[in-house]
Amino acid sequence: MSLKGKFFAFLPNPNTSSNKFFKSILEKKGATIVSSIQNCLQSSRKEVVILIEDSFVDSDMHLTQKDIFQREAGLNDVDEFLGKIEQSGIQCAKTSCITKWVQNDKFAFQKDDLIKFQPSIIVISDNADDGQSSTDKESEISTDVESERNDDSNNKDMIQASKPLKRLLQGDKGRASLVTDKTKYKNNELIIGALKRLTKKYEIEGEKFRARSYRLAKQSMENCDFNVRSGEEAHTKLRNIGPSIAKKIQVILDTGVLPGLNDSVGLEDKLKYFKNCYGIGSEIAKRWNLLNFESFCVAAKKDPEEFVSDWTILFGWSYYDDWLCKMSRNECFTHLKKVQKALRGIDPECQVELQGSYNRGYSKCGDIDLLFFKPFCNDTTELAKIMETLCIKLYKDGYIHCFLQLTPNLEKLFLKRIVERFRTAKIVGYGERKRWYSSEIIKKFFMGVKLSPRELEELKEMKNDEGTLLIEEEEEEETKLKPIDQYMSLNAKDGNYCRRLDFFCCKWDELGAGRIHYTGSKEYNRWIRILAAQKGFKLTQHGLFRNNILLESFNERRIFELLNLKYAEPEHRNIEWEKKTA
DNA sequence: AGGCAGTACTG
DNA sequence: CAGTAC
DNA sequence: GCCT
Repeated sequence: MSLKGKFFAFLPNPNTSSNKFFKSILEKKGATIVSSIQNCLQSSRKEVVILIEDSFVDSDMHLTQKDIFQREAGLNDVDEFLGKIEQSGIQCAKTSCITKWVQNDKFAFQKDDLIKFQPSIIVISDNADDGQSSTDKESEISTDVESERNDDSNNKDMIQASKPLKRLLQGDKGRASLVTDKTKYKNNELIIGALKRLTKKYEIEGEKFRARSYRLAKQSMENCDFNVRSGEEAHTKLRNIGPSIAKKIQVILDTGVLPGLNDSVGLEDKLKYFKNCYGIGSEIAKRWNLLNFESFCVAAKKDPEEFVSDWTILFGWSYYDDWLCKMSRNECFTHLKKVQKALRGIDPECQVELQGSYNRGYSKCGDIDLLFFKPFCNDTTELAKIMETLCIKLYKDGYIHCFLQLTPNLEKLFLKRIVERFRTAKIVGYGERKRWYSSEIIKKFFMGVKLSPRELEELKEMKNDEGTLLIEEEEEEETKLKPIDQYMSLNAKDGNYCRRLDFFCCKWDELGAGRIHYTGSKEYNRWIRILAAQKGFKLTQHGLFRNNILLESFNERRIFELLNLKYAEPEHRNIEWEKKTA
C-alpha cells in the first residue's frame, strides 16, 4: 500500500503520543501530514483526509464532546468549522481506521468509516446534553469512567490503542466540566485570589508545608460548586480548609480584603527579587532582606562570602532577566536539534530527548530539559563522560555560555569566565579558593546557552506552531534586574536570550522511571508519589519499589499499571494534581 | 505527633 | 547538616 | 496549615 500524494490531518490534537506514532506510520507509506487544517480549508484542497481521535466519535459516527474537541483543537467555533469541512467535501474518519488500512494493506473507506455531519436527531440530543452536562457530569467524576462505556462491542476489533485514549479523554471531560462555569461564584473568586497570594507568599518565604496547605485550600475552593457564604461553611463542607484558613475566609467575606496580605506585599517583592536569581533560595533571600540589602550590588559588597562559596549566584545575577524569560516550543526544539547534532559526532548510539514542560505540551518553556541514555547501557559513568565531552564541544562552539557546575576538565575551560565575573562584581575574596569543581564526574549538567545569530534567524523563519499544543499558562508579570545591578548583566539586548539547559543522564534500565520524573510536572510527581506511598510503594526517578525491592523501572506504562493507574499522556500531567481522584 | 515526594549536589 | 535545585 |  502506498499513500503517496495522500494528505492527512489529525484532530483535535495532532501531537498526542499515539498520533505521533500514527503520523510516522502514514509517513512511512509515503503520505503527507498536514499540520494546519485551516490552510487546507482556504485552499479548498480535497484530497486531504481528516483523522479524528476515536474518543470523539460516537457509535453512530457523529462527533461528540464538541466542547472539548473545540478546546483541544484550538478552534473558536467547532460548528462553523465542521460546516466548512462539510462544504468542502473533505472526508473525516476515526484515527483507528489507520489500523484497518495497515492490516488489510489497503487504503479504502468502508460503509461506516466516514464521520457523518447531518445528524438530524443526534444534534438535538447532543446539544441538550451539552447544555446540562456540566451539572450531570460532575456527579459522575468519582464513578468508574469505564463502566459507562457501552459501545465497546461495536469496535472491539479496533486496535487497543484507542482504548486508553478513550479513557483519558473521558477523564478530561469530567475535569473540563468542573472547571467551566465556576466563575459565577463571586465570593469564591475573591477567596481563591487571596489564597493564591498567600500560597505564593509562603512559598517565597520557604514555608514549604504551610504553602502546600494554602495551595490545597485554593484547589478545594476552585473545585467547589456553590457560592461560599462563610468561613464556617467552607470549613465544614470542603476539604483542606481548617480553622485558620476558615477564619481568614470569614475576614475576606466581611471586609472584602485580607488585612496583612497587602501589608506584606512589599516584603514579598523584596524576597522575590533575590529568589528569582539562580542559586538563591528563601534562606539567603530572607537573610539579605534582614540585612536590609535591596540589590545584588549591595549584597556583593557586604556579603561577598556568599558569592565566593557559591559562584553560580554570579551567573544567576548576570542572566537574571534572560532566565526568567520563557521561550517558544520551536526554540526548545531548535536547541534539541543542536545538541543532537553534536552528540552524533561523539557517540551516535547515545540518544537525547526533551522532557519537562515541552513534553507536557506547553506553548512556552522556561528551560530545556534533556534526558540522555544509550540503548542497553547502564553505566552512568560512561554516559557522564559522553555528556562531558559533548559539553566541551558545545562550549568551544560558543553555544554554551556558562556552566553551573564543574568537573576538572570543564574548570580548565571555564575558570577564566568565573574570574572575570568576580572582577566585574568587584569581589576580591575568591582567590583563596583552589578548586571550583565538585567531582571528577558529574551526571547532571546545568548551563546557560545561546543560539548563534544564524540559528536565531532560521528560528524566526520556522513556521509557527510546528508542534504547538493548547496548554497556555497565565503570564506572571516579570521582575526585572534593577538598574543599580545592571553592571553585571549579560542579558540579551538583541533578542538573543540566554537559556537554561539541563542535561540528565539515565540508565537504560531506568528509562521509564526517569521519563516520568523528568517530564513532571512537579505537582504531578508529588501526587503520583503520594499515591504510590499510600499503596505501599515508593516511586523515584530510579524506579518503582516495594520494601526497597525494585519492581519496575524500564517500562513507563507498567509503572502506571502496577500503581493501578491508567496511563497518562505527558499532556495530561499538567494541572495542579494534588488530592484529585482517590 | 508526625507526615507533607524523593533524590542529588555543594560547602 | 543546611541550602538549593531538579 | 491541614490531615491522620
